[in-house]
Amino acid sequence: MRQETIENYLKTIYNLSSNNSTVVVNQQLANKLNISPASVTEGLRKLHELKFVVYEKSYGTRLTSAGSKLALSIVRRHRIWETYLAKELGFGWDEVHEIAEELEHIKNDKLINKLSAILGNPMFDPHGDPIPDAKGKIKKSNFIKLSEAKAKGNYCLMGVTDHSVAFLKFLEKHQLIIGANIEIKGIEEFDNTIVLICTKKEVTISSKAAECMIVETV
Amino acid sequence: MRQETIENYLKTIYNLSSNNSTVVVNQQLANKLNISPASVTEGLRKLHELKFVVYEKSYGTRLTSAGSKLALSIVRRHRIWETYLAKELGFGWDEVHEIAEELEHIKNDKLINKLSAILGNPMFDPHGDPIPDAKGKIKKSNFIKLSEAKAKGNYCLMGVTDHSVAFLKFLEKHQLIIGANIEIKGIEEFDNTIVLICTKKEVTISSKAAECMIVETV
DNA sequence: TTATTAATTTTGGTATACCTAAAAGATAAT
DNA sequence: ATTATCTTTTAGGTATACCAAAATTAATAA
Repeated sequence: MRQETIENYLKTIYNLSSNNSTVVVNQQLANKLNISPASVTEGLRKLHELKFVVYEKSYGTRLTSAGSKLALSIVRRHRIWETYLAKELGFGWDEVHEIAEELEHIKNDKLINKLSAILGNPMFDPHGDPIPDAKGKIKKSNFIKLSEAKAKGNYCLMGVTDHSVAFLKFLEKHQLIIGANIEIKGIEEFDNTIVLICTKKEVTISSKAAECMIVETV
Repeated sequence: MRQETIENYLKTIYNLSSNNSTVVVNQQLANKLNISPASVTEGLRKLHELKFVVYEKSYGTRLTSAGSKLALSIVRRHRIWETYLAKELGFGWDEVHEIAEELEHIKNDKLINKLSAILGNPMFDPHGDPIPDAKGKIKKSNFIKLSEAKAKGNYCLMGVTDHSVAFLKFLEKHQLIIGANIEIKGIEEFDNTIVLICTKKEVTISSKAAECMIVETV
């Protein structure tokens, strides 16, 4: 199996199983990898033989420790490159993902560690996603997008993923600064609009805006 | 045909035809690409169909203008990355080639142009090879191989055409870095060995080594 | 010029990574 | 529990990028 193919499968399995439950089903993989379910079956059988996954027919798949290790190193490369492209090379956050999809397959640890060092060995990328260290260790965070918040309650604004003037002005207007305390009052089921209280005033946040706000549960 | 395959063929054809004559023969390609002559025949037939090369059976191959354009852009990417790795990321010039072999296939012009700008749009890479600009233009020079030098006198080392670790280490040992001043003391008629002075020390250069050193008369 | 050698091409074949359509298996709804 | 539905697997097939061995073509030497 080609290295790039292996890496794309493992990375995708990792991403799907960390967000959701532990086991990944074929259809999810087929969607994310943009290939047919039949091809997924075939690919998983091979990855099972290579001992990167435990694939149980008609049930689901999870990573072995070898698979997990490789997946983590791809995730590290991807997030380090995204951060480097954005912070050091001046790319916008909307541009970095696509380029990092290619760069993540360059296999040279010294290179990634060098980039990481230049960035100050960050543990999170500005999406709030954790960057595994050189040994694959991840700092657990409870950062989420505001749009992913399911419960009412208190949160703290930790970052934004959109740096447009329009968006920043909107935040400023409502005193939504980094570190601000946010209390979710309600989430509109119909369009996921969020009503919250910030510095005693009520603010309505569209789902689009909520997508761009990183918060921490407090 | 996969993009990476196309790029590797065209880059190799470009490198072989610029060093030597205009037409490239299959065996040279088979060697450089580490594939069998039979595969080269097949590959060239496809590249001909794609109009990247003019391939004349049992005679030889040359790039079309489309092929040349693509080749030049790969060469640009390769040399920009080499320069960036060496100058900005602190890699040794014996390390950069291998990494650039992978990085050269990342297709994002904005990225390459950004790196180039950071480097001050250099016209030569750390090996002394010219870097095509964004439009594919190369700075022409009056560089010659050291082995072609006929007279005693002063020269400046501008590049090398062999990127093996062994050769680069040899150069380093004698402080033969790009830009170094070289004074030819004598050329042995029998075997074309060259004796020269570099940073006040006498160094003997075999004709094989001299073949790989690009110098400029000063 | 003819024989010898070397390079190239053809032929027939492999492995990878996909596919579609049909069959089998699991899940949910009544 | 049984159908209807949705998911997964199997079966059979394609295109790419390689290969070795045989056949052909070109170059060289006698």
